Amino acid sequence: MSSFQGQMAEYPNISIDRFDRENLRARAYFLSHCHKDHMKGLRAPALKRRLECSLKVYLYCSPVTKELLLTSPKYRFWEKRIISIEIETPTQISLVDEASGEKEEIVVTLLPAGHCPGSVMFLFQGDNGTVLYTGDFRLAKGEAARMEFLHCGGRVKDIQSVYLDTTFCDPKFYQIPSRGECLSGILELVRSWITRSPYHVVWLNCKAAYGYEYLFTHLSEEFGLQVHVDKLDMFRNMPDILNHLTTDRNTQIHACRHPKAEEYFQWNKLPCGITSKNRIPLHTISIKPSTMWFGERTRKTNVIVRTGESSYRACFSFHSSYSEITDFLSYICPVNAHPNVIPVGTTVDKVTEILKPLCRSSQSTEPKYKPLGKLKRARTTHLDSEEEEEDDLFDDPLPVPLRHKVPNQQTLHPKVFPMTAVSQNQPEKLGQSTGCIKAESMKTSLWANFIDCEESNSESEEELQIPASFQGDPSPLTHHQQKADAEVPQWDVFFKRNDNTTDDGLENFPSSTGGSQSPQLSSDSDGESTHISSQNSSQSTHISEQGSQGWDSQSDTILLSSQERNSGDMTSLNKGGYRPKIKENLPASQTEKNILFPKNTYSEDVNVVSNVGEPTTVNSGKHIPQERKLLTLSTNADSQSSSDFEIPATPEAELPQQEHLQYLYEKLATGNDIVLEKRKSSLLDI
DNA sequence: GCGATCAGTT
DNA sequence: CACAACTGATCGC
Repeated sequence: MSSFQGQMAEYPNISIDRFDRENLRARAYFLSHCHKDHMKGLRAPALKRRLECSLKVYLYCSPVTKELLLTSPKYRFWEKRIISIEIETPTQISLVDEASGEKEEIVVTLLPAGHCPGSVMFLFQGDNGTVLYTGDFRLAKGEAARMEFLHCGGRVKDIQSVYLDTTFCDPKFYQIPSRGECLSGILELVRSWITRSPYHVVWLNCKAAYGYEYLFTHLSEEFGLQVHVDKLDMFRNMPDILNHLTTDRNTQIHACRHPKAEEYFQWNKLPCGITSKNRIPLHTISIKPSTMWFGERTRKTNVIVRTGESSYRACFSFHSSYSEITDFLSYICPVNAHPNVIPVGTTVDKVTEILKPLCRSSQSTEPKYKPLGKLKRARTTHLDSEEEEEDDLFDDPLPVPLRHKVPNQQTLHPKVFPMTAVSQNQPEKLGQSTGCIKAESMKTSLWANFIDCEESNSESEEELQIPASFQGDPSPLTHHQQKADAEVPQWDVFFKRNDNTTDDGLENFPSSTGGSQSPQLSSDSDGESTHISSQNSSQSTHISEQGSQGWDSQSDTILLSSQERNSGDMTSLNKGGYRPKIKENLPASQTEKNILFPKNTYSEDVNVVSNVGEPTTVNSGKHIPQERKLLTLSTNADSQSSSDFEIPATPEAELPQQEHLQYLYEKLATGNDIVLEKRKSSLLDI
């Protein structure tokens, strides 16, 4: 639960995810995602009054978050005051003090956070340095390395501070099975049940919160059955989700809710009230998504646990595990890291102690071996930085580690272009900090071969998790699939499978051995298939022997372990979640994009948004021509693989053109700052 | 009556 | 053992 108070030290004029108290004075608001604990004060009378008085104050968020927020009548009053910003589109915002007229320029870039639909991280760049507010996030290991806008010239940007989701920032949450492992486990449990008869149904006991949608869509896709939910109007403009949901109770997969749902379930009644179909009673199991976690040395990671005759828990996490957090932070390597979450039972100091060693001042000049994990990064001397001027306390002369995870020909990203188009209304300083590539970093970007070695024994657990049947048979399918997926603005582009296995290895579940109506699933990573019936005490022992942690064990029958299930390592490159497709479900291919909107009017580099009410900057969409609306449906063409062991090509990367190289070399030679940004259509609103 | 806060539940 | 919401009690405007 976020305890972030809304303001960042570097940019106190903006407020993020908090809208009460001090935040009532903010010049601009940002919402990372639509969960209640990040919306405190967002519909309070005090803020409502502020909006009425301060007409230049806007709320910025992803298009999906805007859509979800405005679906609720309670937040409808925001309608004219929300500006949605496309993912990975640097956008300039003027922060104007309405009393004094004082103005501050800031550039924000939204990065996909993988937490729930529409969830993003905010990367701010301005006179006080580059800061990253992560909101809540779930990113697999290595994903930071694949985020283009965290980089510049082939290395990680110089980040002053990170405001970090520390929900599971404790070694006891060392590992949480990947999204793909969890999904596969659930898929197979569901399959083993609903294939028995049309009267076998599952109830997904999900909380009332966004974040389960990718589960629903994958289940729906897999079985050709829509998932029954109470409400779906919030997805009315997101066909990739909507198509997998229904309010028709006549389906075998339910995610409906009711205050007395648990009680209903005891009586074989679904939350929506039905108990039978065609007068034939239904057989129901419940699956409760819950976070399960495992220690550093835990090998077995069971993603499904039977908790009763017809009840299961399935591993599911909205947040990154400890190892994912530390991987992320050590990769970013900011000067400061501030925890956004202080879980109960711990303190700010304790969390800060964990974060500190991963920050810059703790890094030494020399490459060093880490006790765990692999060395993916090169380190070299940091030569200068525009952005490290402000705080004496943090004016750390120590070197900045370099991050070379992308192959070197991609370090000069062909998609980045000089930010000339905005230079006229862009303060020099800002342009520098935003654009990012500077002479010194160019030097390092040309640095040829980066270190990418792996410690021999660490993370071998991951290998061990690969089922024997999969080993030595890496399916080449995945890359093709990804390619294909990337062409179309499909829903699963945002939460997609990305490893090289398929579900095929999971299809042979033993079916019922009789007696219990519940599915009998195989356990045991050694391959000795064990049929588990409920309340098997030896299995409970088995759990403690494994040193597993992370679930309560009213009755702990292990059902599926990730070793077996290693099928899809699903990545949450949700690119800000799902992109809503407004009004029509029109595909926007790359070609269409170019035809419809060949060149951005504002800038091909940074979108300029203003809160001073200039009509051109952004906004409510009513002036935006249909073509542009189409573009908001634009594909996430850069979905990518997320294997923990390979760093795939940067999305949309091409070999640099000679002219670009020439430009860079010239700048390098003259010592001028080189400011690069990705060419991108500016579509700020829907 | 509404909202904020807290404790308890799921 | 967590999360994110919900419920109900209490207090204050």
